[in-house]
Amino acid sequence: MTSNDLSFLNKGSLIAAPQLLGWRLYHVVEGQRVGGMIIETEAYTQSDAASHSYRGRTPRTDVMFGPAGHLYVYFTYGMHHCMNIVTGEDGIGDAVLIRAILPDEGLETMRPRRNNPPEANLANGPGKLCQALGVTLADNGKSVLGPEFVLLPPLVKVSKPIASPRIGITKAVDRLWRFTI
DNA sequence: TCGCCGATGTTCT
DNA sequence: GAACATCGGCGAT
Repeated sequence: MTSNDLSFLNKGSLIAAPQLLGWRLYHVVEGQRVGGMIIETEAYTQSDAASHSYRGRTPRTDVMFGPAGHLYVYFTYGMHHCMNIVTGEDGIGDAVLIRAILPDEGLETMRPRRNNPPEANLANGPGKLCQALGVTLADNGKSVLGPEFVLLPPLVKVSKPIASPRIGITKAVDRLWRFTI
């Protein structure tokens, strides 16, 4: 496949989660791109007890059961948003949680949203990432193929992903479905 | 540097 | 009523 081919998103979260590392995710507002390189992801599948899709299709998880390449955004702990990219064949309930990015465009937009933290803390967590990019429930279901969100291929060769246990879950904690570079 | 804890609202049992 | 794919502040090492 070519370097900017996103067809791997159709292959399911276990394939897509490590492969998304190095790709650049941007939220586009009024022509300005805000975002950066994906450096941490987690895979979730319908048969996975830690996944929101585990108990079947509900109003909240409806997008997860739709076609790949759309955003599944949810609100948690009463104050944070988290964003996923839906993966796999239409209807299977797979998604990849985007846990962290390395910002490279729109830094001046992100900083005040995050209350001017140290550079390293701008988007190094799923809640922080959504705050920095301005992602809310209003973005649930939108496509990463544009125009409001874009996913661009890596600019540099990406090192081999490191697999480790997922963060903040209590079910299926032994699965090494968290991927970092 | 580590670990505990409160904030805060939606979803599930 | 409890759990939750989290974060930042605080006090103890």
